[in-house]
Amino acid sequence: MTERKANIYDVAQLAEVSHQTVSRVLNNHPSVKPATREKVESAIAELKYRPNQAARQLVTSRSQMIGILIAGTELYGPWAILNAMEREARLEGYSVISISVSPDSPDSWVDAIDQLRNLDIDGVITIALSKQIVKEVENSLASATIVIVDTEPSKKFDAVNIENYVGGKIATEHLINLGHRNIVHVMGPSDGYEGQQRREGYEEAMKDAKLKIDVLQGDWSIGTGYEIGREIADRKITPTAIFTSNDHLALGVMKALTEKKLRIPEDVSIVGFDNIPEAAYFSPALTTVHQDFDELGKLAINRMLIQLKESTSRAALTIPPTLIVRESTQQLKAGK
Amino acid sequence: MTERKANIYDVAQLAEVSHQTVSRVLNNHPSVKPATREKVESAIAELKYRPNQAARQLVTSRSQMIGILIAGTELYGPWAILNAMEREARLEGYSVISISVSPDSPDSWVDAIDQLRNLDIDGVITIALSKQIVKEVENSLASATIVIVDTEPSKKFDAVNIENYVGGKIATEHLINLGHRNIVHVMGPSDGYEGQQRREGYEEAMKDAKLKIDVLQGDWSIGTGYEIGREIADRKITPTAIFTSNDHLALGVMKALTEKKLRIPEDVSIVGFDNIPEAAYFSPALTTVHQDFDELGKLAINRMLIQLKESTSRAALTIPPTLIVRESTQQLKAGK
DNA sequence: CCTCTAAATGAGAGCGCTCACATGAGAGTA
DNA sequence: TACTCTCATGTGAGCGCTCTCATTTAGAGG
Repeated sequence: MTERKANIYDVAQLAEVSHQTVSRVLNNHPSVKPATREKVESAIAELKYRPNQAARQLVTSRSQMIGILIAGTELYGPWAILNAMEREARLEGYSVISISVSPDSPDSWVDAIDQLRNLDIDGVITIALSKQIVKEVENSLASATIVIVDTEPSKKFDAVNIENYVGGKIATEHLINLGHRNIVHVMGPSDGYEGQQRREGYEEAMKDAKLKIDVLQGDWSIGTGYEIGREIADRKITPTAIFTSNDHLALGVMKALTEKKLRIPEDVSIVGFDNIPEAAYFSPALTTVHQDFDELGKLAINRMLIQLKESTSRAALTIPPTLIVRESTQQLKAGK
Repeated sequence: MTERKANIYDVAQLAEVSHQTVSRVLNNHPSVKPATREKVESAIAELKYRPNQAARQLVTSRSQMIGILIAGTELYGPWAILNAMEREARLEGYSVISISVSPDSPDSWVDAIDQLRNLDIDGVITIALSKQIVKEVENSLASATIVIVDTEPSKKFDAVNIENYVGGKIATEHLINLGHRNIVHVMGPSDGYEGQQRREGYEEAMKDAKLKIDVLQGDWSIGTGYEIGREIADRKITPTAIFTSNDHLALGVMKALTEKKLRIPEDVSIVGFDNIPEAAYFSPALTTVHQDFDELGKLAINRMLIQLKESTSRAALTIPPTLIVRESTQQLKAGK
């Protein structure tokens, strides 16, 4: 018994109404009598009818799909955000297509964007993409609503961000309050908004305390953290504290320092950023700036849905980060 | 100038052929003269024509989409596999919809499966799902091709797996070869195939060496590893080596042992499983069993595509894991 | 009780594509 | 020359839905 799937006419017939009325029920059109609606709904249930997305999309050219472009497939943050988004979008009846792009391969962007265009995506959310890629998205997907996450806010799109600047500042201030004076900052990739903001927070805090700014250029990888850690350890005068732009860098730095017989936190205090699940279990447990990725993802999706329903004016939304103090930072001992 | 998007008739007109011929070119039908094909192709290029997915889907009821159901959104492994899959699928012109489900919330499965059904998904790949959920998928998405990854192979579907059993065995043998006799295994979730297989590998190796099996039940989380680590440290006779079913457990165990003043690897050697990016930078760097998630993802996608093209008989594919020796394991010292 | 308006419903077209089938042009055979 | 057969192309229908517009029904006002 290979029964044909029920369509809107089957439902209409069973409910003794026209196909159009069924369509109205499906789309929650107001002018349908409650009694009629009920009849239709029970027919739908009886036939196990489900609307055909493709047909609907064909006529409305809306796909009920949101595309998400992510940079940095190795990172915890984007993954966490993506998960939150996917969950939230599903609750609202949207599907999510996520595509990871390599920041350094323009081909991969073009491919990704191409795919989204083919799918008649309603909206695109970008996570931690460079301005350049966002630009490309804007040009190629003119008809889609765009929300950018973890990227420099723009006049054109909704932007959702963690207050990276604040995070950098509270992390640095925490170290200053512990008595540290010689504080190095290991920065994220120079072309990324997040890293820049965190650095600015660091610099502001250092300036306020009249301390010397000391920034080393990194990226988001553990390996780079390790390399930089070795350099730091080899200095004539080693800093007493380090603030790294993410937890991975911190892990790499810690490993390098430990190998060079520097103790954490006795000799050097360290603060990370992200609060990845592992951070609490590093040895020592890492003091870090917590980002609520879940909230960030939800916020971005909700913003997107609002824009899709009614095009309101753009907004820049932010979520405050919080400092989580663990074992890797301590009061500077006298004589250092 | 809000130009209407070009459709197949526009292309046909410009190329001076019928719409059907255009369709043939689009679908690589053999019986089209090269000259005609060229004409059509240049018309396509000139009009920047792109086929409308929805229309195509409406008539063929194939969506060119693969759904991926993932358990364990916090884990590195599934994320890495997903990324590999997404990339590979895109190369082949397929889109990927990934949905994470919580193993313990049946509602979330049903929701997820529902969504996939609405989208007329061509195929579903499950990653690390329990047999129960796979069953549900099978029932609800009867028309879709299914490939299961990291789940017990079934007679009905293609299965792609790391050789978890082998991994468990080589990890344990490594410890035995280092002279250890008192080796504990911290297992993954009891209802998961991967954890079971790894445990069996451990047990086999222990039996071969006539050693006493000592398994503790865990899950995949760092916190659980930590708890179990504390228990182990509190034993009257602490084991000299521990094999954990993933790197996260290892991290938790290491943290707990370190807090209890047990040194790694001097007092206790530890082997993990997965080789997450952080593992090499733990203190000490973690000896672990490497899984090639990338390869796994590619393999699953390729297998899926083969099935979609020509339904061949089912196959169970596996990828061998490799042991990566780092600092967390060492030769057992005399007198222990 | 009749008109007038608003609410509720129905009818038909068409979104862009592929499918099944019809047709036409050559090539080969008798 | 007439016939079949293959290859290349064209024609029309229809996938399942929403859109626009037409029609019916009900309720309000005089």
